[in-house]
Amino acid sequence: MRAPYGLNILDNCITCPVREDHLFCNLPEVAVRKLNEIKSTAIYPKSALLFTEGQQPRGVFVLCTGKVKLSASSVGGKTVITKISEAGDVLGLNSAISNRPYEVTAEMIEPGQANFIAQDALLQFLREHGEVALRVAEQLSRNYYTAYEKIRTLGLTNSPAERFAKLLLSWIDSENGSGLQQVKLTLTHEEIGEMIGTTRETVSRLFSDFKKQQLVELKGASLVIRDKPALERIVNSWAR
Amino acid sequence: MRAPYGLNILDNCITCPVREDHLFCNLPEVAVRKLNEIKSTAIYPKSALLFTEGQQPRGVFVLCTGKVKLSASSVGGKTVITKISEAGDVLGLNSAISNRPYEVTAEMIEPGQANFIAQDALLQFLREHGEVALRVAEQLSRNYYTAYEKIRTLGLTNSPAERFAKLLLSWIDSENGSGLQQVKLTLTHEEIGEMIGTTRETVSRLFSDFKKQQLVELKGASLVIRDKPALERIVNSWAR
DNA sequence: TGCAGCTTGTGATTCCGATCACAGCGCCTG
DNA sequence: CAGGCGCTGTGATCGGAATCACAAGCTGCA
Repeated sequence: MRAPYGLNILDNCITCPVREDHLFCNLPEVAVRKLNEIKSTAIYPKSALLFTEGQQPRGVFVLCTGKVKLSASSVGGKTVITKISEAGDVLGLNSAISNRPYEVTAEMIEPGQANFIAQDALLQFLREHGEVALRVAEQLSRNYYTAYEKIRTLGLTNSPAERFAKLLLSWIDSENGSGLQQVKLTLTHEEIGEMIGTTRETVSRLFSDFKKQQLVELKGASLVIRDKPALERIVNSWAR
Repeated sequence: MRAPYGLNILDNCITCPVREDHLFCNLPEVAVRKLNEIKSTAIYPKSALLFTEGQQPRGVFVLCTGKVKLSASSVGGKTVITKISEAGDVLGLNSAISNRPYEVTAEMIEPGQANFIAQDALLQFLREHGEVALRVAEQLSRNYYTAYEKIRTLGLTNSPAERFAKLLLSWIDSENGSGLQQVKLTLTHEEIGEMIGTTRETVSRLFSDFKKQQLVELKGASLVIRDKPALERIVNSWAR
């Protein structure tokens, strides 16, 4: 199924890491060849902006390595981080498809490589390959789900503590299925605040509280979850 | 372009109101015929549930008339209304496409009619008609945008007053382009609270405040916007 | 080495909005 | 017409989080 005729996997898959379920993987060979024609690759340094909120869409970025922070801000200077994207994610797809301005700013927080596909080439490609359009629909629908998750987080919780616990839990189960309950801390307290809709100071205090209550522990640059059930209880907003 | 060969418009368009940009309008004739085969129509009374949060997806509903409230709730009994859908909207599309549980509950708040298309029939249809899949992608991408708008509302505002003002403004420009700045009030204060993430009492007080400040006025069952600029200033969170 | 600029910890204060409580009001139904 | 139920207005209270302020730690660069 993968790498027929001894081709390099990259030839059969536009994104670098191998993910079977990925948008542009395991397509018919004609499609892959066309994709490789219209894509272009570049490396981006830390804090480079792939695109910014409000810009007219130019195309999509398929992230190969590195991490990207997606955020939106208000005139008042307030900012929400809506997602931290990792390798394999397709950025700007919604805007490119519907030809509306990018709804977020995409900033590299870890340097990395990405494939760019210009909007017109992408749309042309999709018109020619209806079966890929269905894949795109599925991808968009996944995006939609994560957006909804964010809405739940912001709309259904009554305290920063609850949202913070929720974030920690989401970290450990996205990180490694290996059961090891720890994550590397890459975000600042400020950024964590922007993810859960609270201030830097509150995040700082929450860390202290949680450590004091033995819910978490700091080991070097890693955060170890000590009491997952307790965190889950906080999320379900018993314990308040 | 519409109603070729003297066909009724309904024959060329699966949804009842005529909206040129609509998902299932102006498709090739074969596609329309197929759609009309696989759809089924029903009338729903007030407070009927089309589907509920967490259910496995059964299919999509194309709303013809009436209004539908989309909401999500937490175990703690808290509820967010994510959208009030009107004629022309396609409900449950994301779940049907990605085969994940419905992320919201859809409840009729004004009785009306809807076309139902079962999930397997829909997916089969989309596989056969790639060009329609692209339309679906566009629709999903629009859904995504409205979800993002909700995220901004919940994440980037610092007060219920700001969110309330934002809601009022969104009402008058979605309602009528006729420049007439009034809307019929159909939601209870409780529901408005669930839309902007605050309590019933706060909504009630906000109404009083806004009336007192001459920003709005109540005329029978209609709310008249008296001072749109002032509302806009509140939204931009000067004036706080 | 040392300074400058982020980042983090923590106290003090303020204030907004949730919560509780209750009264009036419109509407429908028996 | 009475009674009940859902909606609305408004006061009183309380608590939690934003805000302000400052000290101390860390990192990288000159």
